Order: sequence, then C-alpha cells, then structure tokens
Amino acid sequence: MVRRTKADALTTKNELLDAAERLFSERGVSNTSMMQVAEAAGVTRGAIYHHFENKLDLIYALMERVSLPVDEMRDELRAQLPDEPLRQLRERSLHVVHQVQHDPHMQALVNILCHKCEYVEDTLPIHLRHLSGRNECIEEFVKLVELAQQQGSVRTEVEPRTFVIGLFALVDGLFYNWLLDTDYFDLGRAAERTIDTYLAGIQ
Amino acid sequence: MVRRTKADALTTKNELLDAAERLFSERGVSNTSMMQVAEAAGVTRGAIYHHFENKLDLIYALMERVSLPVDEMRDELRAQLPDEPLRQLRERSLHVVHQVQHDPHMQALVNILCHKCEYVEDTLPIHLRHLSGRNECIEEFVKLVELAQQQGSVRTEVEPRTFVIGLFALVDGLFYNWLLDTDYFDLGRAAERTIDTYLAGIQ
DNA sequence: GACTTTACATACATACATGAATGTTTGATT
DNA sequence: AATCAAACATTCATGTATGTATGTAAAGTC
Repeated sequence: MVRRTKADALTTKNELLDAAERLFSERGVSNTSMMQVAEAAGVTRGAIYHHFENKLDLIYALMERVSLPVDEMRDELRAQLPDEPLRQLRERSLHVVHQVQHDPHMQALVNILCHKCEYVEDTLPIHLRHLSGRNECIEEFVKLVELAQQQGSVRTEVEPRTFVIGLFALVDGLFYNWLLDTDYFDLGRAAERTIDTYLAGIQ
Repeated sequence: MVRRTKADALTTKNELLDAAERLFSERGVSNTSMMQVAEAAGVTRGAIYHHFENKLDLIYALMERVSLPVDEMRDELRAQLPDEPLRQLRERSLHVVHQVQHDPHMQALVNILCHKCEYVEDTLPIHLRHLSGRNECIEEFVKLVELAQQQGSVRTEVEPRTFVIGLFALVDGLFYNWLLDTDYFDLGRAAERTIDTYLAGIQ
C-alpha cells in the first residue's frame, strides 16, 4: 500500500497515535519501539518518521490530543457557582477524576505519564509542560481558597497554597494508586468521599 | 584490578548498588545501561554480572536495602499510643514522610519507583512487592480507623477503607509531586498540615 | 603447598533500535 | 497531460545493550 489522499493521511496519523497510546500504556514507552507502533497501526516505520520526528514528538502529539476540555469546565463552573469557590474546587476536581475514569484517551495518557514513562532529561519538555499546567491550575485554586477565606467559610489559619497542594496530591495519589490496580477500589466513589473529607477539614 | 578478599567484594557490591541507585534516580532505569553502572562504580560489566543476574535483580537488591525500618516504627507507636489509633496513623504517616525527605537512600528509591521506572511486565515482580507491602499496610490502617470509630472519635458514616485509601493517596501524591520539584514546597510541612486537615475531616 | 573457588576483567555473539537515505506510487495542481 | 509533492515503503549504516563464555590472579581451604 502506498500513498493516499489528505484525509487518508490524517487517518493514518490517528491510527499511529491510537497504536502508540495503546502500546505505550500497555508496555511502557521505552519498552515500545517505533517499529512496534508502526506494525500495530498496520504501516511501516517509514510512515511514523514521516508524521513524527521521533518518539518524543509522538508522545507530545499524544498530549495535544487530550488536555483541552479542562479550560471549558473552569469557565463553566465559574459562571454557575460564582459565590461558592469551594464547590468550584470540588466540582473541578471530581470532573477530572470522572474524565480519567471514563475517557479511555485521558485514562491511557495519565497512565502513560504516571507509570509508563520515565521522568528523565530526554522527556523534559513533556514533563515541563505537565508541570506548568499543574502550577497554573494550582494558582487558580489558591485564589478560590483565598476567596472562600474572605467569605469566612474557611478557617483563617489555613494556608491556601499548602491546602491546594494537598488537594492536588490527593487527586494525583488516587490516580496513581487506582491505575496500579483499577479493581482495588472505585475511583469515582473514593474521590468523592476523600475530597469531601479533605474539604470538611478546613471548614 | 583483579580479585580481592570477601570484605572487598562486599564493598564492590555496595558501590555497585550506590552507583545504580544514583544513576537510576538521576537518569532513569531503562535509560541507564549496566555498563554505565559498572563504570560509575569503577569496575567493568563483569563485576555486575557476577553480583547480580541482571538489571531486575539489581533493582530488587536496591529495594532490599531500605524498606526495613517501617515495621519497627509500627510496633513502637503501637506500644506508645495504644489508645490513640488516629495519632498512630498520623505519626506513622509523618514518619515515612520524614524518611523520604531526609534519608537519601529512601528518597532515591521512592524517586526511582515513582518517576524513573516504568510499570511494565518485566518489572512486575518488583511492583507486586510494592503493592503487597502497600496493601498490607492499608489493612493495618483500616483496623486502626475501625478502632477509632468504636471509640467514638470518628463519625460512623465514614468508610474506614475508603478513608485510608485517601490517606495513602495523599501521602503518595505528596511524594509524587515533591519529587518532581523538591523546591516547589516543603514536604514535611505540607505533609503535616494536609494530613491534619484530612484527619480533621472525619472527627 | 596443592587445589579449588571467588571475584572480577576481557572478549564475543547476538539482537535490536534508531535515523537517514532512497525508492515508489498516487493525489493535487496547473 | 505533465509535473510536483505528499505519503508512505524499503534498505542500510551505525550504535548500543545484553548475556555469556572464557581468562586470570589472588584468596580460601585442607
């Protein structure tokens, strides 16, 4: 099989991304060769190197496919619950949890970043992106907690930043452990209970 | 350099372990070859394959060097605080946090397991060990929460298991994020505050 | 003191993975 | 209709990791 229309090329590219997502998530990034990805997508290595520069570029493209809907959710909740900053925190956290639990792409990607990919110098650009996204989100959350504090619904001795770091740690930790063994507990249920417990601790 | 006494051999073995710990933690497991470990320890590859069967065996040996002091702490606290199960939880959690923060070996190992090693089929024995240790510990913690519930210091609608999973997630998440950038927040301080917040949520 | 074993070093065979170079076919353009 | 370029396939050159086999000198053993 040789060369196709532009639409077909896009199909090939997506099949490559799907295959990469699956193989990386199943067998690990450094344990999966470009050839294996190509074979799984039904093409040769030539196809991959035509669409992506190298493995890093491929992972990078995987990330681009997902992380968009986070921002919409923020704006939506901000409009819906303008006077309840803590509920915005809660709903945004639970929303991400819900995505990871039910969206296969999201789940595979978080799994890759969490368990199937080593944090080394080569992958720095990817992880820098990860970190900057996280930090940005933390800043937003801190503002929400400060707002709640001004409203009097959060004790004044609570440090907003430390509290938010804990919330992120809780969610990340739930992902981390759940992805190790998705049968060990129900993610959505555990997230709801534990986040509410954590939130109850500052009120 | 050729062959030495038994004591020297043990030194060589430990230098190999130190080198592996450092390189794995700095550059990732699959990104570090046996030869690099050997060179860093000042020996040739032959030395490694003499002391360890392969890379997995080496990682396994790294784990053996550390995880012992956890059990002592449990027994000690159980004796010291027999009537305060929640404080046992708190102190045990904070103790592990303290270890990760201040013991270089522990920190490197957690870093390796967390960020520098892919969870794939090859490394299954290692991760199974990790999981079984975790689950065992979770069971102990659940018993402590149930005890606290019987004492009336924890609300009855709290599910002990879910609560404990959250506590583990919180601690794991703190490790996970702190190890990504140890300057971003102070681990010990954040752990103390957030764990107390979480515990306050069930009282 | 002879013999065996330990503790490595050296050398080799094999197996992949990568990246680039080159070839080929067909859609797109004019 | 001719040309160009996209979309791959194929091939090759290179580097590198692994495991093993073999060599060797000193330590242990009796």
